[in-house]
Amino acid sequence: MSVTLADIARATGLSPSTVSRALSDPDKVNAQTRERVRKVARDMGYVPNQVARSLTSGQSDLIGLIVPDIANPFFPPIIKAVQARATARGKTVLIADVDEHAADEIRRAEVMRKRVDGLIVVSPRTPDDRLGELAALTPIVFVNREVPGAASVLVDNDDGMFEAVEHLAALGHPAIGYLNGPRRSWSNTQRQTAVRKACSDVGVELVEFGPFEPQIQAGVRAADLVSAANITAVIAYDDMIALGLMARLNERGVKVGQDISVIGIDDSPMSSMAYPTLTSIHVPGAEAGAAAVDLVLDLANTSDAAPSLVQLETRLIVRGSTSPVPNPHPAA
Amino acid sequence: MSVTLADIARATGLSPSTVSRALSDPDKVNAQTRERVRKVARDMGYVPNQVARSLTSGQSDLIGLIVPDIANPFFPPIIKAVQARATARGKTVLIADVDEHAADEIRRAEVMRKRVDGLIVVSPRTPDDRLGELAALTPIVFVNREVPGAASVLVDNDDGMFEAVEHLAALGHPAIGYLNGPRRSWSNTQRQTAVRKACSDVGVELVEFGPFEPQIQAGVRAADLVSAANITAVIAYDDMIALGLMARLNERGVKVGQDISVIGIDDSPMSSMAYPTLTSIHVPGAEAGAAAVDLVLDLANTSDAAPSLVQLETRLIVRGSTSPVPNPHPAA
DNA sequence: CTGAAAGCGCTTACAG
DNA sequence: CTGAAAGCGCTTACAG
Repeated sequence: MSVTLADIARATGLSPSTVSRALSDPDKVNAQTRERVRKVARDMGYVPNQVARSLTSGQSDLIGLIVPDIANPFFPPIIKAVQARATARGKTVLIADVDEHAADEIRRAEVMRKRVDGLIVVSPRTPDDRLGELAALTPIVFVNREVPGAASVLVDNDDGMFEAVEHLAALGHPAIGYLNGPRRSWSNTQRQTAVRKACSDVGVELVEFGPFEPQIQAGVRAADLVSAANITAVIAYDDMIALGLMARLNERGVKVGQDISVIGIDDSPMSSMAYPTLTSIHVPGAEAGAAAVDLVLDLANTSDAAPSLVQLETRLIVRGSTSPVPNPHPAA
Repeated sequence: MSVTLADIARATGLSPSTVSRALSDPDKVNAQTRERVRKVARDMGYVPNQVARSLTSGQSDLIGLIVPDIANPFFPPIIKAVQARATARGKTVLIADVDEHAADEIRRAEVMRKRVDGLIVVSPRTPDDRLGELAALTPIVFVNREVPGAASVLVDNDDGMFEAVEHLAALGHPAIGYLNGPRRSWSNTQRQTAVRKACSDVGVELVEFGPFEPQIQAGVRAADLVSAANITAVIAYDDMIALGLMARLNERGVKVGQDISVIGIDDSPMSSMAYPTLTSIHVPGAEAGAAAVDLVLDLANTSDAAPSLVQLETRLIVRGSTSPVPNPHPAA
């Protein structure tokens, strides 16, 4: 149906080899021949068959990207950054959303692996004991999860978390609630460790809640627990939970940013759109995505490259949801 | 490097043909042979090379999905639905985010076309006069845009828009502002036509603003225009604009849901999380995505299928951002 | 600089 | 039911 190399060879009276070279390895061909071939190719509407090209070259020009949930606003910026960088480097991105299902991750990755040059897995849900299976699918880069011996782009929660705790302490809050993320989440372990350390360093009491799923509904549920506990400042595992928390508190007549201070994590686009605007720890998702593309392509190109590790920093973005502790203790 | 059909043939002492059939066309092979082959394949960790398979079969088991902007919360539910339906039908989804750039759409579609079995383009930004180029890339299905002679999944804005206008009129608003979407947007033309008709049918005055990009920032800008115009009720082209509008009004001390009523379109997940919660016209994105997959696969399987058209309905979801017109005219 | 040939890993008529 | 052969569309050493 569509125009092939052979068609162009026939039309120009050249061999398929020459046509191929004229199109994809221009230096190896006489300039005039090259231009003639290119003109005919254009006129005939030739589009190279990537599938055939992949079969011979062993390269697909595809990068696989696996994310837990596109609908979580933390991920779109990462996806966009990955796409932008990949496009700039001549690659196309194959995305899989695994809907937070750990079990799907390895399966999707294995299927993808066969048709992509490299894999990027963001915030993998795969349990520790099976992570090796994923890591074996090289070239692979993990974002937001440290995997021994594998390349990864990591986000250091410590700085941002310390700033958050310091901020709340400076506002006079005697105790801070932390809403844990999913039980077996690697990110939550990091954040939990960071908040514990920060609270003990700064000298404020820490009260933990959860685990909660990174979803608005979980935040709604958290709100009632927090209210009952008489806490004046809360740090949530992520913005989604923080947003749900705020929505429910608003609904119950508790004024966020006055009666209670709330801090999210991710600094997703929604945090500046909530009411009040949400103080949040900025996680450099876009940078992480771009870095991951570079890492995975390096891995794909140089077989001997040692898997490297990129560390990115977090920092607190103060907005309207945090304020000095209310003098009269809130009625809860 | 990895295990191929030939390796299994060697290991079992069978021919590649038989191994191939045992794996992908089981009925054509002796039951015992089949089981033996499958066991060996499993033991050797065989994963079929999809690229090679595509080259012979002409099928890629890939569906291409082109969306204007993943970060716009209207799209993730569509993407998830497309992925879910595609997976259920044995296909994988290749996603491209064109960042609202009309120019990229055709280019990306052409590149994708070569490696997918069919294309789904959501809310195409391509201008009318070049839409034919896109439509020629069959099998292709358009979501949210009517393309003569091409298959599409359309959303009927009329019902939802009528309900919105009726709702505002019933609340006593004498005039309604409409914030137009992008100038050359097909969806905006539909929505603009629908709101004009509804206002004239219901008998309320219509004041138009814009065009605005479907982005929060544009809504922020719109807020000041709306305030200056002394309007008590606004329908925005989409939720993003409505959300930006509300954020800015809140900031200026105008109470949304009291001083002014706001209605968005899309009923994206964020609309129930905003403060106040956003009354919005529900657009069935997930249904549209699933329907698009079915259409495109039908088209791919039966060459003679006439391009069909699926129509979906919209309806108003009332939340906290709309209320009776304030008695004392707001100071603006 | 150009061409003939082999091959990438699989599928699928065609024989037997 | 099984095998030998050809072919999908391209690339790439190997000759010339």
